[in-house]
Amino acid sequence: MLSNDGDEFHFCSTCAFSQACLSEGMDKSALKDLHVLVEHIGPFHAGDHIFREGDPFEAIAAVRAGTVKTCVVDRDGREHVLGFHFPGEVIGLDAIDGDQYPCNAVALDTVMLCRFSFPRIAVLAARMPGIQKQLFRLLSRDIGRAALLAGDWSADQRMAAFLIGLSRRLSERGFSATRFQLTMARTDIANFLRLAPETVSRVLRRFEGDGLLRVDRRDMELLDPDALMVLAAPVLRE
Amino acid sequence: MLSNDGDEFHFCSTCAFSQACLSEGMDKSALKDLHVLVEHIGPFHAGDHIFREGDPFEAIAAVRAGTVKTCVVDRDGREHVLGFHFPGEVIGLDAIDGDQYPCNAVALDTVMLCRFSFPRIAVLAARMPGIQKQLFRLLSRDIGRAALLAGDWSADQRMAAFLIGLSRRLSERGFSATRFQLTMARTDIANFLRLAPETVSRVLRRFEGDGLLRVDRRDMELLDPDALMVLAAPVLRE
DNA sequence: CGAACACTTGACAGCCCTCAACGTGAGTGG
DNA sequence: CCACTCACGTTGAGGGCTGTCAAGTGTTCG
Repeated sequence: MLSNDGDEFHFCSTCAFSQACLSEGMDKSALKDLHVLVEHIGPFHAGDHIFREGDPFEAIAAVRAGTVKTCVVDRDGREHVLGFHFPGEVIGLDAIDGDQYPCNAVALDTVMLCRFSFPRIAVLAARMPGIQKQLFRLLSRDIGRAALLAGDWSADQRMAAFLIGLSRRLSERGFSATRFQLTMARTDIANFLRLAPETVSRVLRRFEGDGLLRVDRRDMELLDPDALMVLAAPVLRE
Repeated sequence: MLSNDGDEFHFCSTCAFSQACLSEGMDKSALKDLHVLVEHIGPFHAGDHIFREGDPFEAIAAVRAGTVKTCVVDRDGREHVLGFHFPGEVIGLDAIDGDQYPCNAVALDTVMLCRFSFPRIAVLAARMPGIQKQLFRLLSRDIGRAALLAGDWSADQRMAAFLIGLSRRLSERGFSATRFQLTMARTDIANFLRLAPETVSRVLRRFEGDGLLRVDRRDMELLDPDALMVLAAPVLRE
């Protein structure tokens, strides 16, 4: 999955840092400093670890292309998926407190990243209020996002909220809102939604029977986003 | 519930901002600026709203005394408890993104607060790296904390994790780790843990029968913290 | 004293997990 | 080209945990 045709400017305009990176009103030398400290890294391939739980925290990163899964593995060996991250979204923010990454980050397909050394961007943030504000907002946003799926929702509501969330985030970045590839396995979706893989299968099958969507392997098409929205509304608080 | 006998210095040393407020190595004038922008507000009484969902975001606040509950109310009128906040802990961080509070904050008993205007503390953070760092850490910590109870844990595991969490946070602030008052109703606990109130009753009753704790109305004594810890371990990731 | 509320206890049902088996598609080597 | 393997996904049967409903008890407060 690529952000688009590779156009540098267009990617940056859809990135979560865009307000900081592209700002025109900022101090010129500071803006240059920001661009200098960005490192383009990758490609990572499906299954590659970007960082592992316990690694020393040095940098946050914006996804340029591909999908990143963050997860932890408990002592019984069971995996818990914490989130999926698409182009423009930022990973590593939960590592600031503790000075080490609290989870693993794994590439689900071919992934490219913009890496920002955290000590250096923090110093820059002190000089550039726009960057500080953007960092505060990104951190604050993740607090609310983490709480969304914590409710006691039904399997149908969780799945609908997951699909609507996917649709919105992808369309915000310039992808189709109704047709997209699921880059993660059913097991990952189940793990993220705190459901059994079998339940995920059954719910998708039923949604398909009800005409809400069409799904063939990883090819997903939302046929009735409004009906899904009704199901997802309480989860998304709307 | 008071932080202690009212000693100003002791409260500040147990507050989440302590590293910033009490730092000796900082620039003197900046440190004075921080102390100047702190407003002591309250008292709020049980049931009082400190802020409401949708209120314009202007300030974050550290709890000085008492317990604050944060919650949202969905369109069906059902309340969802997002968290409980004890002396030394900071509320309002999830409001930075969106510029308005995303939840209600309600006093459960007599509450006193240290209020920090956010625009002013953000300006100060740009001059004082220690304050910026502390803010980043507090925000980052809340991301991880919100994810804890999102797992698919059993009622026993949730309750044990809740009690161990309470015990730790209270003892960190100088209260007893094994005996404390529950400042919230059973309904609030149930709502927070995503359980039915009846289930909370049953689990507490069973824990009491198993000798894990003793509970009389809101008076709680942990008799076997180690056994509770074993139950809570997977939830707390230890 | 009465009413409202919080909490407890019991019976029952429903959702979803577990276990098991089967189907399907991709990659591999002969 | 085909058989084989293996991971992934689907489908079915059964059971356990916990929510729902209902009734009862105890406490607080007007």
